[in-house]
Amino acid sequence: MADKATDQRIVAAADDLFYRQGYEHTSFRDIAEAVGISRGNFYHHYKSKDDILRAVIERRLDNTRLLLRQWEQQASSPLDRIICFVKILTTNWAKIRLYGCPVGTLTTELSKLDHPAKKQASEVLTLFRQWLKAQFIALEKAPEKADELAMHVLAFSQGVATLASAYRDKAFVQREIDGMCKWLTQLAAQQE
Amino acid sequence: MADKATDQRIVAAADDLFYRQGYEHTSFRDIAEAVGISRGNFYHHYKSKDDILRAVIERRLDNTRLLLRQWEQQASSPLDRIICFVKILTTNWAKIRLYGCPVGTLTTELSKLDHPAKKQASEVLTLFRQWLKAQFIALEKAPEKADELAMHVLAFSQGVATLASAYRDKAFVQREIDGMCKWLTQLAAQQE
DNA sequence: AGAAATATAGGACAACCGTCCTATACAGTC
DNA sequence: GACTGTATAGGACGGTTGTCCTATATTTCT
Repeated sequence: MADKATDQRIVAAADDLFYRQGYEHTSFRDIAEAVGISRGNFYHHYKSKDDILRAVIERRLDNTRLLLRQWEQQASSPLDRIICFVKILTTNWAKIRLYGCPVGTLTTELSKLDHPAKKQASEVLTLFRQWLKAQFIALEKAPEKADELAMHVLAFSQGVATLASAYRDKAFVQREIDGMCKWLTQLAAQQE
Repeated sequence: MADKATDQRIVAAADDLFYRQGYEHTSFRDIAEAVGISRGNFYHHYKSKDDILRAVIERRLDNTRLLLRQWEQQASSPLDRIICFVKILTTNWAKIRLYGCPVGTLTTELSKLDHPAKKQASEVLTLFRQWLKAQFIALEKAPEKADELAMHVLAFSQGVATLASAYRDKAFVQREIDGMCKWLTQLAAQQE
């Protein structure tokens, strides 16, 4: 049976490095050094670099599901839950300012590489999309627009994250979040 | 004296490949094959890969300045000019759906690589930012908010482009553009 | 304790990378 | 038409990549 603890340490290190350096720019040597094992030992845990990527994406999917569940517990109303998502830009500001959005940047990179796992990577995005859609359905009882609103908020998040890492301007991010929260609050109020 | 025509063919090919495949994923071999010259011949035109990147970014800066001047000629009012920018997502849809926004994706990639040219790359973004800011100043005579509005439109563009290439959904892009144009029109009207 | 299975280390491997060198082909000048 | 400087081709170079092989520890089970 595989050593689960080491497996997880490898995936966690790869996850972090793929985020900070990008998938292609991260070598086996980088991951091995981060974990503290030899390169040769790698193939007892994962049979290729693509295999590690697959595991990293699955890890992100799991972590995302966990995060969404946490938000559902923290915030009771759909509006507050959507705001939880919007505010993730300030919550993770320290990393976003340096490396952008982990979901968006990986999806974009794999898309350019035409990598087999690009579809799997976009599922993380879809996880947020469906969750947001569910919140909008709960919010306004107009399900035909819920997915459009979810995509709108998702696009907002991606755009702000991109500019945030380009200019590293926290005031801009705060301003955009405030504007979005205001808009969402008005939207929720007019639906009552 | 350097062969200017070949210089330009190399930069044009590199520009295209950097956009479609990413900077790091594009090798000298790729560019040489695209241009139809040998690898060894390369260093008579550019002395390193970074040097080509520098030339590519300068090319993009030039092309962007040209584009912005064209928009100023095509559209007479500041509102129409801003809308020209917003509609670039549909104008370049065929490429954006496959490779995302050339400005945003390069900036993000160079940022992750911590490449020396990352600052230069973000100047393309700044070119749009300053141009948009000038249009907003001309629009509403409230210069203290013009840069914020420019950043808002820029973030919109980046966000929609990211999701556009992830989901390749043209209806979503059209919907977002319509919404943004409507918002801009209202903004211009209330300032009269 | 002995045996079987797993974990680890270190290096070999071919392929590719960016870079550089050299020999040849070609241009324009006297 | 020989000469000079540029353009081009092809390959050598050291280094790195992902992958794989083999020998040695370590653990687990009987």
